[in-house]
Amino acid sequence: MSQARPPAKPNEPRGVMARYALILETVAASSLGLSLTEIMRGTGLSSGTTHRLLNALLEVGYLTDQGGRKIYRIGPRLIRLFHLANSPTTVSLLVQPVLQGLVARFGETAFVAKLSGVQVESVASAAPETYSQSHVQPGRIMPINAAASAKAIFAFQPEPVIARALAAPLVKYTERTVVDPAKLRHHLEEVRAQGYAVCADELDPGVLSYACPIHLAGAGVLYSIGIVALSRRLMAFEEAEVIAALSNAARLTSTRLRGELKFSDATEPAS
Amino acid sequence: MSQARPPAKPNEPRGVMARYALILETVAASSLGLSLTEIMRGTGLSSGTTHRLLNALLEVGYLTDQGGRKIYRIGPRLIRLFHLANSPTTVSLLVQPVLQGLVARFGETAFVAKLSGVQVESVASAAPETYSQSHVQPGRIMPINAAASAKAIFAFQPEPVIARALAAPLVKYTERTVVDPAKLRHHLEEVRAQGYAVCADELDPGVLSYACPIHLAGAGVLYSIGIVALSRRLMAFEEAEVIAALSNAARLTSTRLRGELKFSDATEPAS
DNA sequence: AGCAGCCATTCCAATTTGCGGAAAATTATA
DNA sequence: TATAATTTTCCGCAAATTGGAATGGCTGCT
Repeated sequence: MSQARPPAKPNEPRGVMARYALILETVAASSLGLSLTEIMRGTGLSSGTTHRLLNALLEVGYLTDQGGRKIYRIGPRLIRLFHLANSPTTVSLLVQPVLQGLVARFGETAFVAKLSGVQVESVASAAPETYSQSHVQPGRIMPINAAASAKAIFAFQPEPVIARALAAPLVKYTERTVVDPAKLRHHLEEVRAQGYAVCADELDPGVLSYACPIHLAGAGVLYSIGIVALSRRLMAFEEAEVIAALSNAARLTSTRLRGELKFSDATEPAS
Repeated sequence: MSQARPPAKPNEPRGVMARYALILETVAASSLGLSLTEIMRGTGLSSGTTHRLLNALLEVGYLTDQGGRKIYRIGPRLIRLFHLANSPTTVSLLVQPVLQGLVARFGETAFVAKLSGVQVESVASAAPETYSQSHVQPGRIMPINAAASAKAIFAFQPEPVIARALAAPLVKYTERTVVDPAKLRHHLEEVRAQGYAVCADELDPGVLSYACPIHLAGAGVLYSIGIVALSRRLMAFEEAEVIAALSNAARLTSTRLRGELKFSDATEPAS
């Protein structure tokens, strides 16, 4: 009386992944989330199978349980994937206004950097018109050990990511560049504690930069927003003032980016 | 000499889905695509397993083969998923300028609609200042049988999607509303052939609307862009002129949205 | 309260699929 | 052409998958 596998229709897309994909699409299509039964009907899978697959997706983080209700939505891990696969273009369009606000206020170059694999690269920047070219062209790789923008991001990455980033040898750009992995790790912890990063003369002598992480609800930190300038110019402002502005800009940007995906705020299933 | 499953480490993320997720993230993190070996190293999976999983992802469409080369990238199906899960907010921000261009030119309400499950809903709109409120507030559901925007989208959907959309009975909003499923299907084919949709007096009497589909490379049609207005006002313009403008706006929007994801243009492995 | 109906979860055993090392085939490199 | 690197196939066995049925839980109706 038990049930073996179905006759395996020759034409249908077979494989487990096909079923997962089916479920994901069904869930993504609904704005308000779906119950198990709805998913089961929408996909044509049996209740047992649906239940198991759903739980697998939940465990992996591709779906969210929405607190304990039996309503499933797209989960944080998928959102992270989306952002990872996201090209600079969108972000660039979305953050331009924010960057320009910073430029208007401080008269220096402002930019957004993004985690891309084990590197951080600049994805959008705005410079005051008085400068012919900014220090930070989009696409530039920001080293983990010498750029505030990179530090602000890596400080909030899970251990394995940091480990892989530190696998490559650290370049000593200036006298003040930190090249000792242990020291750098310690420094990153400070950054995480403070909530922002500072780099003075670590990448280029005489250049000062600040950066704040952009926290994406559900997806952790994948971006940072920062300001670079010659030290003597930027020092005209209080550090606290700059940080406050950046922090505010980060929050604003987060909102704009967050809008990209509909999902519920839930990093962990509240224990 | 054969190989059974590994001892099943208790703590590690288990399940097949976890491996798929691992691979997807690894691939997404790279901008230029990864080879099997690179993925195998990045994930720590065996070559055989990697090969099999990779092919499964390829078959499902979550990864792309990039035309025969052994370089894997994020595939069209995932991109479609991203767009499906995408909330109106981003799109809204991205398309505002385009919509405002249309409004400036025609002096009427312009809007973007999006496929959401089996419905089409307006996600962004711009109206001339002279109107206190537009006809098409974001969030409004556009019926498949009476809105140009919906027709422009459904005309390019695969059969099953259309079938599900037609499962619900069609409402007769006005005398001219089409409620016969067969007729509607035929009409949709015309729309597909023409490349745009028109609705005159089908939703509200005296109201005329045009819409063009927005083709997303690799993800088909998920959005449309359109114009609505009182017939007598909109008729001041040649149909061809309006369509040309909309078609252009659609192409522009496509570029802006396409920028959202880095991937290679490949709907089908060219036969 | 009693009951019906819907929904989520657990159970089951037959069966498929997944596993990874090694070897073969293919492709790139010297 | 020789050689190295990479991709693909092979294999037997263990584990995961499957769908119906059975169980448990909850809600709403009488």
